[in-house]
Order: sequence, then C-alpha cells, then structure tokens
Amino acid sequence: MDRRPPETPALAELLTGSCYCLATRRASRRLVRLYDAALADHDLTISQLATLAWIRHLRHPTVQRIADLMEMDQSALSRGLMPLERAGLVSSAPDEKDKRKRVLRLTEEGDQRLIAASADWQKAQDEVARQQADIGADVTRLMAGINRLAANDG
Amino acid sequence: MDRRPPETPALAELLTGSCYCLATRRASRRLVRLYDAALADHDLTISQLATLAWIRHLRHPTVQRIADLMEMDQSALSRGLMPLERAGLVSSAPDEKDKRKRVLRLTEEGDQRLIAASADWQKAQDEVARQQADIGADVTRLMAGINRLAANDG
DNA sequence: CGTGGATATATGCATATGCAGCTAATTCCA
DNA sequence: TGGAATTAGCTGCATATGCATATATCCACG
Repeated sequence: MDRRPPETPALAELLTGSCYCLATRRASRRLVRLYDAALADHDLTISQLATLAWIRHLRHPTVQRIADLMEMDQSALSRGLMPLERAGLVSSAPDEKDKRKRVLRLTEEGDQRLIAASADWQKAQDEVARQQADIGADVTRLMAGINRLAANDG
Repeated sequence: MDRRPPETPALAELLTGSCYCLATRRASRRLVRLYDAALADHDLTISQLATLAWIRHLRHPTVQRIADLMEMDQSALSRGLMPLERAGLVSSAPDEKDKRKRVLRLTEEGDQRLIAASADWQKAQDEVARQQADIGADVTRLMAGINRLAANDG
C-alpha cells in the first residue's frame, strides 16, 4: 500500500519546479558553482570578484553604497569584506567628511588579483554563452521582470 | 582629478549587470526575500517548505535522495534538516534494509504546517505572476538553458 | 568469507545572506 | 542651538551552501 498522503495542487506545483523562487535559486546555485570553480585558482569567489570590481570602479566606495548597488543587505557586505581585508586585498579608512562612513580602497595586490581573476571570469562567462547562446536574452528578460517586481515594493 | 583606474572590458561587463551568475543570484535573492516574507507567519523559509514538501511527496525519503532532487549538496541538506527536526516537524529513523540511510518522515505538526504554509506560498507565487505575467516563461527559458549547461558537466 | 571500492551521513571550515538591535555621527527642524 | 529623526556600520543570531574529509555500511569480486 502507498502510505503517501494525497497531493494538494499547491504542493504539486511547488514540486514540479514551477516555483519561481526555487527555480531561480537553483539556477543561481549552479552558476555560482561554475563561476566559483573558474575563479578558484585566484582564491576568489564570484561575489568577492564583484565586490572588488565595485570598489575599483567607484570614486568614493563605501559599505552602504556598494551594498545598494549589489542589492544586498549592508551587514552581509560588511561581513563579506572581512576575508578581503584579512587577505590584504582591500583596505579602508574613515571618511574625512562623514566619520560614519568607511571608505574602501583596493590595495596593489587587490588590484592585481582582480585584473588577473577577471580574465578567468570572462572565460567562464564566454563558456556559458557558448554552450547556451540564448542565456543572455533569458537572463535579461528575467531581470527585467524581477526589476518590475521591485518597482512595486515601496 | 579622477583617481579611478581605467576600466577593462571584462570589468565593465561584469559591473553592468551582464554577468549571468551575478544577475541570476540577484534575482534569486529578491525572490527569496519575497517568499520568505510571505512564509514568515509560519516560521518557515521557502527552502524549508520545499524540503518538507519533498519529504511528504516521496515514498522513501532519504537525505541524499532529496538533496539530489533539490540539486544541492547532501551536507547542506543534512544541516537544513536540523532546525526542522529540532522544531519537531520532521523525524527520522535508520533504514531497516540499509542502515547507512536515514528515512525521513513528517510529524503530524510538520504535515499541518506544510499544508498551512503552502497556501501562503501560493499567494506569493500568484502575486509574482500577477505583477509580472511573463515571469513563468522567463524562468522556464532560463532553466532550460541552465539545464543544457548541466548536461555538459559530466 | 574477506577486503577493497562505492555509497550515505555527518562534521569542520568558510563564505553568503538577512533581520533585529546597538552605537556613533549627521541632518533637520522648531 | 538642542533634541528628534535619519543614516552608516557593526555584531549577535540563524539559515543556506559547498568542499573536503571522516565514519559506518554495503556490495561485489576473488
């Protein structure tokens, strides 16, 4: 006899992979594994690479500013910076004009590691595009939809 | 004067949001926040809801089997089960035939919480679909592409 | 009937994330 | 100008994840 309880419509839908949240997270996990592996030689994760890139890009990079740009909680970024500072890739100093803020800066090594790793990031990116040429359009469409959701937030 | 170093093509691409990995992860973070908030009243995360749903669905749910289905590392699921067992929503017993395996089971309360929470999951899912009707197609396309990537793995 | 290889779990270690709450600094306004 | 409201950042707490590794089983083969 089958001891499994009867399915409900909602549970059935959730399990068939049609939950937007679960499906997207799954895709995210796969890609992160792929990109992280591509960057492993540089001892950087894709998240850390992005953080370094933002610090290099901005005129006046602070924790909150980067967190906003990466659309993540400031506390998460704050913690994410720790291994980078520990590794000597990022340094920081309080802002002269606003002592609450912490102004970030890439060290010489941080800059070099970022540049070197970005070449392997490009390889991973190209490889994904090569294997699945439409993915760019797919991701673009998904982000457009997601952005519309966010717009309704406040 | 502008102290920012010159951009490289790769870094420029990475920062403009065209990194498949970062874009997907960002979308994932947003959706997780949204669904987790929708489930907060039930003290469940979207991840925990999925885990409970799989346990309820399978004839013979074990850690590895569910990890495979959710496409995540077995150790991650193993840890994810802890709060569920601690909360009394899931119980387990060693498999009679194969003592290495741990057979999972929903408790009465686990079953009730799952059913109750799935109604709110449906609300979140419907709300997302309502605000962005195309998202289903977007996610489907993305997953199809991602699945093609995975096929090239082994 | 061993024993080596494969399988199922768990743990140590590290990053990734978010929320709540705390402190310091700044800003705004009466 | 002085206190309220806001802003930046941090820390405590909890889950989410993956990799490497240790342990217990199981299984197939000699």
